[in-house]
Amino acid sequence: MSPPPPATPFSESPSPPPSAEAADPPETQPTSARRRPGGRTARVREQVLDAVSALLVEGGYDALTVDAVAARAGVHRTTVYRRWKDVGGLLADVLDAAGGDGWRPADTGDLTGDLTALNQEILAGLSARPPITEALIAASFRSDEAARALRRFWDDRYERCGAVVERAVRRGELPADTDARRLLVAATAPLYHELVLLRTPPDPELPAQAARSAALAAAAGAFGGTRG
Amino acid sequence: MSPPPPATPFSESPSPPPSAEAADPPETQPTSARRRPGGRTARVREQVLDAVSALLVEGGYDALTVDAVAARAGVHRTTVYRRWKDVGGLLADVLDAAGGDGWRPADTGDLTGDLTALNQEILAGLSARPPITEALIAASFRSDEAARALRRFWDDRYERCGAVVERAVRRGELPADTDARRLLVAATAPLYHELVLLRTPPDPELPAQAARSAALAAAAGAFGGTRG
DNA sequence: TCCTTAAAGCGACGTTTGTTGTGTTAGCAT
DNA sequence: ATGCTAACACAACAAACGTCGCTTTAAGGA
Repeated sequence: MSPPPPATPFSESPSPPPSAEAADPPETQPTSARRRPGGRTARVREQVLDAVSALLVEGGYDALTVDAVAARAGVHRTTVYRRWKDVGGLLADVLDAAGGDGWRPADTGDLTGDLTALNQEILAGLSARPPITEALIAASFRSDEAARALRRFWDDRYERCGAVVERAVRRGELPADTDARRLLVAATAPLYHELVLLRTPPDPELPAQAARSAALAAAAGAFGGTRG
Repeated sequence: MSPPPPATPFSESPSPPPSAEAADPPETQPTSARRRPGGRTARVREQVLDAVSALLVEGGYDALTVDAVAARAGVHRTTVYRRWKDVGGLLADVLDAAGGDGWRPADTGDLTGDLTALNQEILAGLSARPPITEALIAASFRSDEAARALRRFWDDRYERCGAVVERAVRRGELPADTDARRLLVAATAPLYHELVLLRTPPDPELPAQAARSAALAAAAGAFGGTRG
């Protein structure tokens, strides 16, 4: 959850497929358009994406202009404009590359502990300086491309966090019909709300507090699939 | 809560003091600087703020450029740049003007009902088209000025919502040491998270669901001031 | 090796954004 | 009324943004 402390921030993305195809919806004739993902194209992509990550880490979102990325990557401006359209497209590509990591939620033995650990990761990610996560969220308001990518990223994270709920159900901590997504949102949303929207200074007790109250409500059946 | 359905969207702001002073921190000498809030200055401010509201309603955040505002207000570009700095400054001024309304949370008779009503207002505000609330949030990522104004606005809303918690305590629904702010954040954050950050389509059951689970946890003492 | 053609390079262009210096208008006090 | 000057208008400017047509390079199949 949260474009989290991906220990390796964003860099090395071994994913070879360029985003060109993902960018264009079902558009090109599958036969006529013989793409060419080899050598130079891949190299340029790697250079550009590295430049994006570096600039983002160094100067935040403000430093992230198409011109700066192109200059840093040693690539011509028009190349970036053609392949990624704008800054949002660049971030979308970086995000998709970062989403394929092997992240898994911690297993502490009980639900509240798992949710607390999760929230602590989110807190760390949102408190990191420079604020990369904020930069990505900010970008999602400027570019539909980035917004979709961020949504995919988070959906993937929530999917993986479903394991936390499953374990709790198996242990008998939760009703079997618990809606995992709603529970996870209830547990994590306060952190995003306070830190991202309300801009409150980080409260070290908030992760555990939010985890406890969500777990408590869940145990009482507040996230039951039937009556909600 | 939420830059909500302020029945009168933003227009007529009877607040006379121009933002010039609020914009500049303690900077000018209190004696030498004799401000001049009369006639023309006030008229220009009104024209510009009206233009901001109109453009925001018509075309959303993308339509809100300094040039467009100046043109619509029949005022020169440099005037806007000098007094409001950028789009964020404009929105901050509009927000401050809108914050002074007489909004109060509904009183339905019980805690869950009050929170549900509150959440339904938030849902309505976030689902409104064009998305004015999103525009304000987006602006808060671009401009510190707008971010501070939005924070003030929300703080004011949470302050007023404290009445909901007080009533519940008086009725015996909640422990006396309940932390109002944490409870309110827990109840409302899921809506913002789903609609603003995750961009999930509006779920008409979410307001009641989030209200129920927060109220349940609160009744169990999960938001107690002492042990949290 | 050679040919085709994606994909990148290149430079020029028009637009938008934001700044600065200077002149003009009009509050407000006398 | 009259003078002072805050606040606005105007114009010229620089920098950034984004697009376009054309040329060059090199990937990948024959």
